[in-house]
Amino acid sequence: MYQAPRGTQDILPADRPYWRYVTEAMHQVAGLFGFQQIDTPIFEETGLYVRGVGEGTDIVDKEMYSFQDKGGAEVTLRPEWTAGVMRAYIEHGMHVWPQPVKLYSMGPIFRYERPQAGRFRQHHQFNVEVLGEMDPAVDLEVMSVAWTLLTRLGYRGLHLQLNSTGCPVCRPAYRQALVAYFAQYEDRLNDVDRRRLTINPLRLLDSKEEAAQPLLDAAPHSADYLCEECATHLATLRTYLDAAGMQHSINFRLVRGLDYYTKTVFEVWAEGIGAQAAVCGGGRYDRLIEELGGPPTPGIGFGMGIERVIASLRQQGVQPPPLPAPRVQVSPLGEPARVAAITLVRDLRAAGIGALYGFGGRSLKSQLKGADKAGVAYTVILGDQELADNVVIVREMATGEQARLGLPDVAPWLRTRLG
RNA sequence: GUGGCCAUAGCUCAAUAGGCAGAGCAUCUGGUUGUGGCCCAGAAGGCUGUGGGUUCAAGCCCCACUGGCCACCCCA
Repeated sequence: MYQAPRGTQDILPADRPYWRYVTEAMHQVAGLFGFQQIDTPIFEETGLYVRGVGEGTDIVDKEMYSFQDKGGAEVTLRPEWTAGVMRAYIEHGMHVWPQPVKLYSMGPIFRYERPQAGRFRQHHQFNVEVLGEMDPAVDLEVMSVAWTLLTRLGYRGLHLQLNSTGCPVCRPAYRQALVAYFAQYEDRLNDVDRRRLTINPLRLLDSKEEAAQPLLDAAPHSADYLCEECATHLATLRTYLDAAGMQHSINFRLVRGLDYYTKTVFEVWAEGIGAQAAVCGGGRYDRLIEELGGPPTPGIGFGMGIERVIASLRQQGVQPPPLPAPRVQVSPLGEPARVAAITLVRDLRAAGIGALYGFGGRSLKSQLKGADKAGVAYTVILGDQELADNVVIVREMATGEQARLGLPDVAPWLRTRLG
């Protein structure tokens, strides 16, 4: 038997209210802030991601769905949004648009990972980017989109985690300080952390190894190593966050796995998705566009995992509004009536009234049972007897009250009843 | 990539100690001609994830594979 590939899932009709609720809100909030939607291809030239995300990152080294197409081109299924959006910014000369350019996207992301709670091989992200502006108010703007959205969705107990990982000017010194600090305790680190020490020392701060915990509190904080520019940027941003009423905490252990981040990094944490607390993560990437061959252009953005948002909303007991469904069923009895009902259903739908047709020539009892399950407000009974008189019986399901109506009067009558 | 737990009907789960595979829900039909929900009856639904092995006999024991859940790694 075929099964959905590992780490993928079908989004069934029963899940759809949540998806609609969440994605609608994303469009609305993005619009509220003046963001415009952009969609980029679901696959790109592999080199774009290798260059954009960075060699040495887990995503590039072991998580990409890369393959050769029939023409021999090396392509990769989108493992994150940013690189593709940057490519589009450069390709379409968006640096001549009024700056900053504010873009958002929504769609599937592919990573070859071992699935677990809140982690899949195909998941969906809401992605937001602002290009072409260094102003810390832009950092605030981006975080504010996430904050406004999550709040509007009905979240309680959100945590905004903030840090600055510096820039090419100040990061090397910090990195060195970290290495020096942990090197003196090398014998107390286990294998995983010792490997991190050489490969990516910043990630040591995020270690969950027990042996490392006592060492972390006293480890050097990036904030103490920031250059003037980065320090000012962070301080100003915090002022703005306070002004916006966005509670946040500096988490000096917040480091992110993608190479391109400079200065601001942040995550929003929520509960209910197992060990994966981050529902949203992002930061500033002031070198990326240049790295990809465009003009020097600062940028900042975040990705938000839609599956994680939905999982935690469920866990918090947030109920999405029901999806619109047909309010009327037409139940014909007998073949001539079945023919007439075809026309009636067509007319109802043309009048904007969602209508179901009673299939299969079933008994009235069976059709009413079906209408009940479908949750319609009215059932229009059209038997051969009614047809002879050119009338129908309209049954209000909630009360069981029935009315006889002339066939041409059905649509207007239902229209006023259904609003 | 590493580790732990797990896999029986569409769903949630039973099946002493290896000994004929079950229930609830859902589906379909019926309970006097054409009237739903509640109730009652019946039907359908299974190569017990796949492939090997042990045994007179395997849903149950052993191995491999596939998949799920959870954690690490990493990320959203």
